[in-house]
Amino acid sequence: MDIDKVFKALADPSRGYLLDLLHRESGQTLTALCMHMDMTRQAVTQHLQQLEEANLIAVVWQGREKLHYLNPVPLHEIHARWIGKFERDRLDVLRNLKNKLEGKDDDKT
Amino acid sequence: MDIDKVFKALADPSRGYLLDLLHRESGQTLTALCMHMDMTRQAVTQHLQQLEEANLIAVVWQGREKLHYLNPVPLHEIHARWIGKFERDRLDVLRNLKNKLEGKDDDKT
DNA sequence: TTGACATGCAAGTAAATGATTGCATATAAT
DNA sequence: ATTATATGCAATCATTTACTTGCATGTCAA
Repeated sequence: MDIDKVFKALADPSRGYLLDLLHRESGQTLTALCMHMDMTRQAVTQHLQQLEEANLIAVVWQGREKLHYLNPVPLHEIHARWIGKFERDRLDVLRNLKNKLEGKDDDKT
Repeated sequence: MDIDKVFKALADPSRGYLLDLLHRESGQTLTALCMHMDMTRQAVTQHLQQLEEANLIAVVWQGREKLHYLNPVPLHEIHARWIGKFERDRLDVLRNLKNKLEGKDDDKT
């Protein structure tokens, strides 16, 4: 999975809002989502395509309607690859910073 | 905290790499970081500024040297605001999708 | 089968972004 | 003091990005 694509997809407020909309109600059609967005349908389509490419949403066609579903898996990946990794060292980093600021050595206190 | 700023900061691979560098070794100077980056010092500076504005790194001046430290707190925020939120519904969403795909009602099986 | 509805495709535009170059400033070393 | 080092500031440029507009296609309903 391309984690950068996921971050890029999440970087735009409109796309974040689309995810929020889908979180509130799963399986919404394109036009349903458009009603909450202050832009043209095509703009929304393009945002949704990016979200889809980042694997953040899944699309199901039902006749002429396009239903959108949230996929929480990539966010789980972010947690695994970034947040967990950095948080594990959280206290260490902060202590390290504190010591440096105080001009001390790392003395594990 | 502006969560969009954090995502935007994380969206660029160069900035992600800078965070990785700081994760490996905390407190590196600007020029130390530059040595690993295939771009001018000024470009790196600008990336670091964005990371700083997103509160993902903290900067400490030591004489003429600028030391950079990782701040894991915003990533923690992401976890709290996004990942936890979506993951909580993970199984529900997937079941919902599965049922829709099979043309069933939600029957809680 | 005709009209309305749901969506796609593609070209064009304005603004944001990543990166560069050139010059300025402050700290350290000799 | 003078020189080298570490960094900042600002203008510029190319690319990407978010959006728009216009037209095309496919599906449902009367």
